Amino acid sequence: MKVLNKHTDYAVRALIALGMKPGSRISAKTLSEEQGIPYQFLRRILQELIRNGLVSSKEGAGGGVALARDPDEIRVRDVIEIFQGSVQVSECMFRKQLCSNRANCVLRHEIMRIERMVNDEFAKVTVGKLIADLKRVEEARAGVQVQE
Amino acid sequence: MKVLNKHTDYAVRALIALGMKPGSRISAKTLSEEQGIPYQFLRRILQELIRNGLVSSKEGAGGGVALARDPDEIRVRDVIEIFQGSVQVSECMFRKQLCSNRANCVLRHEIMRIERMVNDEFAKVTVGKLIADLKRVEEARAGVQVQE
DNA sequence: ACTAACTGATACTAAATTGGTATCAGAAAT
DNA sequence: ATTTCTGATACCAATTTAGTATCAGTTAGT
Ligand code: FES
Ligand code: FES
Repeated sequence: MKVLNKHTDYAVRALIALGMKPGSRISAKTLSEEQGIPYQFLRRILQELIRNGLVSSKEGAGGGVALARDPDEIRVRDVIEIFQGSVQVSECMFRKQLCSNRANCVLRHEIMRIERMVNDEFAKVTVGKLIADLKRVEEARAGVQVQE
Repeated sequence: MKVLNKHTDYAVRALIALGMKPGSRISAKTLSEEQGIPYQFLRRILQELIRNGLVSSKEGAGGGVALARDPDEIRVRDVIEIFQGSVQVSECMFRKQLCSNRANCVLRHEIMRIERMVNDEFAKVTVGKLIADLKRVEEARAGVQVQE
């Protein structure tokens, strides 16, 4: 059972890649080659990110895409929301047997609690944070290589 | 994006229903009617629960199913595991660009953290707990009705 | 012994979702 | 003009999900 699908996965990777080259526009083609993401698929993902204001674009030759916001203001949760809809643990089904009314459905209660937790966690993870982590790891690795 | 599918959902509801009538065997047919779960679908779900030792069964006339364990020892997480496999936030894809080696992949790191959290939360919720909550709510409601 | 009420096992299906491709139109740079 | 890009959208195959159907075997009651 995978929580994140390819859309979300690729979107996050693309956002990280964009965030690591701040200021510069990158074409979808270049991005797709660098990240090994199928071109047409990435195109559609980027267009969705653009529509939702996470990424800005410029048409025509020399055009491309760039982050439209501070990486710290882009939450993985936002990306999930765009491509998979908000995280729901289970749909409500208003079962007469188990819950006479929705307000006091036990299942729903438990489920909503976990739902909130998951959402909060994904909201804590921003593209900025991932980039920072990534850079830290890369520097550490570079350090090790020098010592070898 | 739903985290729990119908298999898990129905399974949990069935387990709750069984747990509320301790000792007695119930036929899949009765259960399906009481809970409004499609009969053949419920049958398959029950068989899976039986195979995994959460439910015991008796064949033939007068047969049926019953919980095979203490409701407090049946975790929603176990049910998820049976029908949806263990909760994974994202599959690992060992992308050369983002993670030179798997041990220090940032994405993976964050994702595993959330994965663990979700799994732990679902492990905390047992059928016994849900039944207790349900009974509490029902008693409260009965009390209100008396006062009316 | 017969029958009705059950479970075990498993094959099948329709519809939705997922992951990916292809195409065409239009914008900007050279 | 031509090349390089995005915008929009239609299409597609494979998988998953949710549900159905069937047949064989077991047990209880008569
Ligand atoms: S399942 Fe929706 S109110 Fe209980
Ligand atoms: S995605 Fe698997 S190691 Fe990074």
